[in-house]
Amino acid sequence: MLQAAEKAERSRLSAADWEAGALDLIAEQGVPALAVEPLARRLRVTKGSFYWHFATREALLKAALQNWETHAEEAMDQIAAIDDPRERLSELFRRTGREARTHSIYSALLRALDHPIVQPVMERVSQRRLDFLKQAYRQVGMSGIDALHRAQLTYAAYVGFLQLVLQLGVKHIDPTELEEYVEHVMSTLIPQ
Amino acid sequence: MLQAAEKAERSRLSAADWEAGALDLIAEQGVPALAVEPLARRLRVTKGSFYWHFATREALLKAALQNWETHAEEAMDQIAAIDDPRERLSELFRRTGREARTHSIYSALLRALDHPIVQPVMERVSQRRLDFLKQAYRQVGMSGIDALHRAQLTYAAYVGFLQLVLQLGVKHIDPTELEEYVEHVMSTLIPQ
DNA sequence: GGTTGTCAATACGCATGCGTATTGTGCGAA
DNA sequence: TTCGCACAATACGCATGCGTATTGACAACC
Repeated sequence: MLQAAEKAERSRLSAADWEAGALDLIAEQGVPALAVEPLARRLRVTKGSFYWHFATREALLKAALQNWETHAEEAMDQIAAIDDPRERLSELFRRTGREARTHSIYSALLRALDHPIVQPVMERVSQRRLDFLKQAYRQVGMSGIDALHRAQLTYAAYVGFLQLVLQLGVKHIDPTELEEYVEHVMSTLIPQ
Repeated sequence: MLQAAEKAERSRLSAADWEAGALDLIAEQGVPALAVEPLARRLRVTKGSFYWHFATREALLKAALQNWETHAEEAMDQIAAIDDPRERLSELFRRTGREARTHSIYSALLRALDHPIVQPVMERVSQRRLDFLKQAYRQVGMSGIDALHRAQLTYAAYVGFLQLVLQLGVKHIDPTELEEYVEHVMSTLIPQ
C-alpha cells in the first residue's frame, strides 16, 4: 500500500499513479470517496492536471477497476493451480484472513454494487469465483446441484464475513481466533 | 411500502411521514441517497418545511433508523417465541427469502456500515442476531465455541446472501430455486 | 372573525464536486 | 540554446446539497 504516496515524491505523475491513488482511496473510504479534487490534494497536485490524464472521473474509476480485476484474476489463478481440491479450498479460505488490501477493495466494491461501472466488474469476478468453488466441490464428490448450492453458500459466507469484519469489526481480527473460525468454516463446508 | 406516497395525498405532513419516506428512499437507493431536497420533492413539498420537523438531515436519519430497529426487533421476537430450536432456525432461514422491504433496508444499511449513525444501530442488531443464533445452536447440542462460530458463519452467509441477491442479482430469485438453496443451507448448517 | 399554532414556499449564503479554458513551467530532443 | 511536449496551476461556470431566515397560508380555537 501507499503506492500513491511513494510516487507522490516524484515531481510528475502518470495515469498509473492516479489509478493507484484511486484504489488507495477506494480501499480506505469506499467508491463514493473517489473524487477528483480530494485525490488531487492527496497527490499534492491540483485537479487541473487530472484532466490531462483522464476525460472524466468515471474513466479513472474504470481504469482503476480494470487494474484491480486483473490483479484479482492472477491471485485466483495461483490458487487454481493447486491440484488437490480439498487443499485448494483450504488455501482459499486461509488466504481470506490475510491480504488486507485486496479484500478491503473487494469489500468497498461490494458496498458499491449498485454503481453501473462497478457492477459488471463484480459480476465477472463473482461468477469466476463461484465457478471456481463449484468445480472444487464437484471434485470432492458433490452432485452438480449440491456443488452449486455449496459454492453459493461458501461465497455468501465469504462476502458476509468481509462485510462484518472489515466494516463492523464484530470481532477484532484476533489472529488465533480468526484461525479457529476458519477451521470451523472449513470443517463445516468442506465435506470429508 | 409506498407508505410515503399514500401520505403524500394528504395536504400536510408529520415527522412520521418524513421518516417513512426516508426509509423508502434508503430501501430503494441506499443511505447516501437520503437527502433533504430529493425527499422533499418526493413528498411534493419543498425543503423549507423539512426543517420545521427536523433540525438536520442526520436527525431524520437517526429517527428513521430508530423506527427500523424497533421493527426489526419485533420481527426477531416473533421467531424467538418458537420453542423447538431446529424449527426456530428453519423459520429464520425461510423468512430470509421473503420480506423484501425489511431486507432491502438491511442490505442498504450494510452498505453504509461506515456511517457513524448507521454503525451503532447495526452493531446492536447484529449482536442480537448473533446471540440469537448462538443460543439456538447451543440448544441443538453444539459446544459454546462451536455454537459461536456456527452462528458467525450463519450470519455471514445471511449477510452475503443479501448482498449478492439483492444487489448483484446472481440468481434471479426464482422461488423454487431459492427454496432449494435454503434447504441446502439448512441441511449444511443445522446439525442433525 | 380575529388570533395563534403548524406546516409550507421562497430566497438566501455557503460548501463541494464536476468539467472546461487558459496559461504556466521544466525537461529532453533537436 | 531553444523549442515543444508533458504535465501542472489558476480561474471559471454549473449543479447539487445543507442549513437559515423570512414570509405566507390554513385550520382550530377562543
